[in-house]
Amino acid sequence: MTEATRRERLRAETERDIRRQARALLVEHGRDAVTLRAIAREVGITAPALYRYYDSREDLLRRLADDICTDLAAELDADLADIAEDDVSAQVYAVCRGFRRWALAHPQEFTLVFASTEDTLGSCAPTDDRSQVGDQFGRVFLEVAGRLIASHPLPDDLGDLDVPADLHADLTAFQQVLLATVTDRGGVVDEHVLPLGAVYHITQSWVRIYGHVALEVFGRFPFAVSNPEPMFDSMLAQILGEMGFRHLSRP
Amino acid sequence: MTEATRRERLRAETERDIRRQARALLVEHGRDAVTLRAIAREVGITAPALYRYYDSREDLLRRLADDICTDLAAELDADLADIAEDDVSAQVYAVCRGFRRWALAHPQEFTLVFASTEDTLGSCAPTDDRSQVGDQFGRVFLEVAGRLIASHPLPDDLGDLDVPADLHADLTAFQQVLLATVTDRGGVVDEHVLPLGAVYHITQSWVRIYGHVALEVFGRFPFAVSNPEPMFDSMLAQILGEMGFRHLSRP
DNA sequence: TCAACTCCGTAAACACCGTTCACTACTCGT
DNA sequence: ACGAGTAGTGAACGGTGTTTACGGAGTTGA
Repeated sequence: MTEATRRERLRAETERDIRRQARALLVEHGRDAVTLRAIAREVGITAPALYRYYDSREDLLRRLADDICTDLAAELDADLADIAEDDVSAQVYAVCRGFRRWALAHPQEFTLVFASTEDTLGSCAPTDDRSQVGDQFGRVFLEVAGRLIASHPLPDDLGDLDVPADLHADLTAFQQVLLATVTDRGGVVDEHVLPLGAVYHITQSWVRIYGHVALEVFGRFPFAVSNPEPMFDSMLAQILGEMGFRHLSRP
Repeated sequence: MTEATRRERLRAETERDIRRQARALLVEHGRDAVTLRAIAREVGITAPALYRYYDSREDLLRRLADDICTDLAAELDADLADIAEDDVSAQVYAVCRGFRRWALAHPQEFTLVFASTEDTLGSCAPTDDRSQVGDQFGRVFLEVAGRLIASHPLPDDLGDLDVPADLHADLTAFQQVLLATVTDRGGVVDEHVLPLGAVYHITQSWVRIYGHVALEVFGRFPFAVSNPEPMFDSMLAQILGEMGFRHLSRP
């Protein structure tokens, strides 16, 4: 049945165990508690044995971050599965709310993946190809953005947005990625339905969504927000409104 | 001349030394390198001696974060000193650009102060009074926001913003803080010049500014941004534009 | 089948960490 | 001048990441 040898199976199993225990330590006691010896203790081996699987503790944390991205993407995909294919605004709500919910429920993982400098923790994905999506999480957001574009005529004023000239090259590259995401899913679009102003607006939307979530996780709003959820939803409604979704389809 | 005793002077001097060396270690080698032994080595004492000044390493990091806030506030105040009292939009540019510049130049300090969960690092200020500004940095931003309000009639559509009802109480509290900031500086305003929609907009502006800066520091934009500065400036222009500053006074 | 080879895991060791404790000087108020 | 209080020390404890030499089990080919 299985092509793998006994040794390979055991190794894969141990590696899963290592990641799972490391995740548990991260979630429950924070990044500093993710200790090689603590992981080894939980798994039932000794600390130096971990070097058969990872180059260093930092390497382990990097791969852990990658795992987290993948799991988050799976969670968001599951949220999307319950939503009608054509209700794009509901999909945007689902993904953004899912991201916020996950971040608040797993602040340590959020910090590791979304609030670590690149030198203390390499990028989430090993790909050097900058035209590709960095990680699984980015893929989900990109897909929803792609559906958003393909399914809906953008308001005219988005195309007229004051896009800085210095950003044209970068935004064009991102525009191609977005268009590729759409066509990969069978959609057909040409460039004129996705003006640079719209690409810029999508980027700004990510700035706002990430900003809100991070501020909430880190408690850095300028005043005590006793109930941040309607604030987040209101922001989403405004973002969608600026993209032409005037009706309030907030599930 | 000095009222303090010899011992008090020496203690204060040592404490300054400790903070300075701790800051240097943080800036150059990151949070994990801020070890009690390394600090003590640089200062010229032994590690246990640090417990005469701080309860624990975490306590030291907390006070370090407070120092950082104060220094950042001083830096921003210095930036503001060069700007005409009545050119509020220039002041907004100065403070926001200063914040971004500082964050990019000191990513480790930014991470410690603005991207740490409250349980791994207590709040920047020990004040439990939630109606007060949390820290020195917040004070600077608040003052500029106050000048922005006092000096300029806000556009009417800001007052009509769709503010979630659940936020009314919190926003009203923040509104009072903002108004107090203005009156403390000699300005005279009454409530109707600062509708809740405007308070909400200021909060949203902080979300965007913080979001952009954090994404840049952590390299989490969805595509490689080869020149993020004009993107930031463009965002500031848009924020100011929404507040009624249509002319481009970008220094 | 049996030897050669690869690989996982171990124990010991090194240097470093935060923290506690007993102890020594020195400073200060009385 | 003397007792109290304080800054600092050195030793120690248990913990950390990492390297090294080594043993034993899995795999492979003749």
